[in-house]
Amino acid sequence: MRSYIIKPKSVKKSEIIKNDYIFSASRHNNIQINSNFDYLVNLIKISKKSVSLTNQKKYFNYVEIGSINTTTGYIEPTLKKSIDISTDSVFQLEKDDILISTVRTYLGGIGIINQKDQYLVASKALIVLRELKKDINKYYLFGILRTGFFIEQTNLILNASMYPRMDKDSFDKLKIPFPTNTNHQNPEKVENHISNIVQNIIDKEEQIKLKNKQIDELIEKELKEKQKAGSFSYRYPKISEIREETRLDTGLYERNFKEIDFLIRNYEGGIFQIPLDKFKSGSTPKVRVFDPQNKKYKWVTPTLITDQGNYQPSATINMDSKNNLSKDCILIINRTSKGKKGEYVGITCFYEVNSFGLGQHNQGLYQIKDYSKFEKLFIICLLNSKLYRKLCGCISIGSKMKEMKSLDFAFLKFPNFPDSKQKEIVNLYYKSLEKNKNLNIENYLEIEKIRNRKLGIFQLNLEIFSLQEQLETLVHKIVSEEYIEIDFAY
DNA sequence: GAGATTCAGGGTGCCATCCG
DNA sequence: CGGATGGCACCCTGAATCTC
Repeated sequence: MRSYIIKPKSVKKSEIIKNDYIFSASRHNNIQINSNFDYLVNLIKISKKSVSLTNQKKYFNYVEIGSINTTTGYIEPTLKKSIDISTDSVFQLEKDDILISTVRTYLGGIGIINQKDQYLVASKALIVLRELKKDINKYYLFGILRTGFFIEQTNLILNASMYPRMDKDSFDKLKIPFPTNTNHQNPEKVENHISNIVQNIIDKEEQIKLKNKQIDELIEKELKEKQKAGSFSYRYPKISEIREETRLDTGLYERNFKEIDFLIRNYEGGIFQIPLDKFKSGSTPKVRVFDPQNKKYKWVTPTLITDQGNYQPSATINMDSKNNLSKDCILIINRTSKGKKGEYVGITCFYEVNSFGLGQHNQGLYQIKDYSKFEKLFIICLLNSKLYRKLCGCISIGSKMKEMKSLDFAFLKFPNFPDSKQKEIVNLYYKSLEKNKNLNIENYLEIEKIRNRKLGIFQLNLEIFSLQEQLETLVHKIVSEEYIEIDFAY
């Protein structure tokens, strides 16, 4: 990773005195930056408008550090009762507010509000940036804030205690670079370009959310509309049933589980299952080098797969034994304590060798490679759907660390949807399209948004990745004053 | 040798208290 | 009362070890 920190070889006594007698090394480091920059405080106002929650008995859309997706900056608030929010005072939020986490900012907790919700509020651990003080593009600013360059800077003003937090007095030291004539004969165009890329990323993220929702709805509708005769009725389990399941834990006997299970069993088109021998466990190779110079394989573990089932290709590995990802396959998370209820066990991703290259996955994942690409994609859509998240949550075993073993997965029943319905669902998840041609600054966003609507979730996710890389490169060129060719391809 | 189980310790986010 | 500060509790995961 690139670094912009300049570490001095020596520090003068006067400088330590000037710095409130702080010896912390990070306070005496500096950041490399170009000639044209401004301080963040000069660019945008911090909004401190608060809402008191005392005696407010209603629901709020609450944003805390964890609500920010650290890879994309997308914010998803949680609906909470006022009584379940731990503090009495929260920040009031509006659309297009930029939020920066004051705590462990190096994790990338920087996001932008993209929705108009009523009663949208934020925890006090976030800084709310709203009104611009200068005539700059807000999305350009947000783009800079999202990059490694800015995040590295925040490290210089973090209080390195047990709980690293941004010092509010030094908040005015953060620098924001702007393009100059060295970068481009028309620096404004670079700003616009970055703003466009940032908005494109946000739009793609929005589309992923939307398509996931559509898939959920399609699955539920198809199941509910095509039921065989008979209706669901719930009763407590009999001893014979418990003997048959050989399990005492209640998940399998819950109303919620039984209801979904019935819906699938009673589906007109019947069901299919994945035979036990199709599941293959992964491993951590004995001899390994992580993130080596000459990268050979992608490294895949449950943490590198998002909650929506998208692989984030970042870690690499070299090893002397044979790798286990050389063909397209389904990767299923079999063990995680996330969510506490096991609802994240069974999150599935598509590993496409063409997109990611050769790889190796660890024991936290099972792979299935024997089906056709289309069948694989359909299974992935089902497993990542809302209904199957609930099912897996009920089936998973364990008090703290929830898990489903291959046997549990082999017992899962999948509805046999007609081909046309399967196609409709798979099309939302996986649909590639030619990249847009003839893009220019004016039409970029408009044309991209049209294409984003048609693209599959898998492709949207991949493109978000390459756009982010592009953003990093652009900011790097601004900071190091290199010439920038405005190129719309990614 | 594959899969199941256990282990250690860093990472993370919330909460209580202090202070003006 | 609102904001600042310090600290705790437990979440979470990769991989070593165990078992069949």
